[in-house]
Amino acid sequence: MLTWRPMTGYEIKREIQASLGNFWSESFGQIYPQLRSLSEAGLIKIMSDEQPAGKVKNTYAITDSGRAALRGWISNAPSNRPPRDELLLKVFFASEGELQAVRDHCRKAREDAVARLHKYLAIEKRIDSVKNHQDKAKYWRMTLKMGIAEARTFIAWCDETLREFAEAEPKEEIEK
Amino acid sequence: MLTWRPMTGYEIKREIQASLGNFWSESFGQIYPQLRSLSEAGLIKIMSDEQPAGKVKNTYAITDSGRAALRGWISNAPSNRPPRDELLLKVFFASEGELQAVRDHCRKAREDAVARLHKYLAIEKRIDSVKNHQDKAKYWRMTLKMGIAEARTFIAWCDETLREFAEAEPKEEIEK
DNA sequence: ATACCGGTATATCTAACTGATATATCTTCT
DNA sequence: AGAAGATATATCAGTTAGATATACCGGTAT
Repeated sequence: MLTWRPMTGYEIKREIQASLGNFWSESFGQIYPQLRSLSEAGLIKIMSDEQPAGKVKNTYAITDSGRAALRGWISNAPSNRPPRDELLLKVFFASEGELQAVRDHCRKAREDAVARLHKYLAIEKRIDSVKNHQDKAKYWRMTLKMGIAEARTFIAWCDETLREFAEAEPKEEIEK
Repeated sequence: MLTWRPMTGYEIKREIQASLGNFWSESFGQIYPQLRSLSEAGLIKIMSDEQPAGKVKNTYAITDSGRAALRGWISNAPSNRPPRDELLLKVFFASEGELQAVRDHCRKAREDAVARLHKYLAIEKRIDSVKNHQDKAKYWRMTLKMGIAEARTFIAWCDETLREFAEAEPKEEIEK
């Protein structure tokens, strides 16, 4: 994040949420210790320029050495961590519990995905209208496209799954 | 897993990998301590039936109390953990590093997804041929469908992204 | 004037979790 | 008999999420 501009830990968290929230997140419990250790390793440095006396506010900037380390990190093969999808786990074991509850989980998850999709589409429209032909924007757009595709796929899966639940429980028909 | 049949910790890991590997995983570092604590809570119990003397092998079975706890857990809203996709993070910051390296990451990820997809399709065919009309099988199939849809969406995204990388680096054309 | 609230900012702890490592036994093949 | 690989349990170090604590600042409601 510090390749964009110098920031405080608090700002870093906010910026991550705003631009990478789609596929990444960091907690303060990660950020502040990391800023300290990156600082000690010389990959970033504290900008003490406008540090008002007694005010607790550290603005960090990336160093040349940090930029080099970032290049190296980008070239390293990404590791994908073990999958853990609690919704799918509950669907898988649905017949051991209340079918209605699992169906409700799916409905809720679908609503969340629809909200996510609308948010991403709004961002996409905004990016495209800016006609930003920087190479950076190109890759940002690609990650956004992944979010959009993921949300659409998930919504379609929810619809299919909800139909299966409806079949299993024809009581629903009567209520209609 | 113990709703299926009594198992050892080792078997539980193997079964999780085989049937939920698509969307879940557990490490031994989780399983063994959990078996102990579930056992202490009375949700599962050790079957000491065929325990050969001096042999270190604990087969666990679910109890009625455990089945009730499982029902409760299934009804609780699933929590989705914070996203963390290292590939997308490297694509996002691609212009800060070696474009070729990031492109290679995408190619590798695409290959993995294709392999995953083939595996899922083979399992799907096997499930469908069995014509298993148990309610259980219905929900198992749904989680598999999610895996298939996810893999296809991801492969399509990789293709699109790789085209973007090709545009950024027209050197590739010459090699053709 | 002041009390309150939300945003900014840093720090830390607990519990969960992964990946690795260690150890031992049993089975199968050569 | 020996080697290799599968079965089985245990534990540790390092990472991480989520919660909590503290404090300051600016605006606003009373």
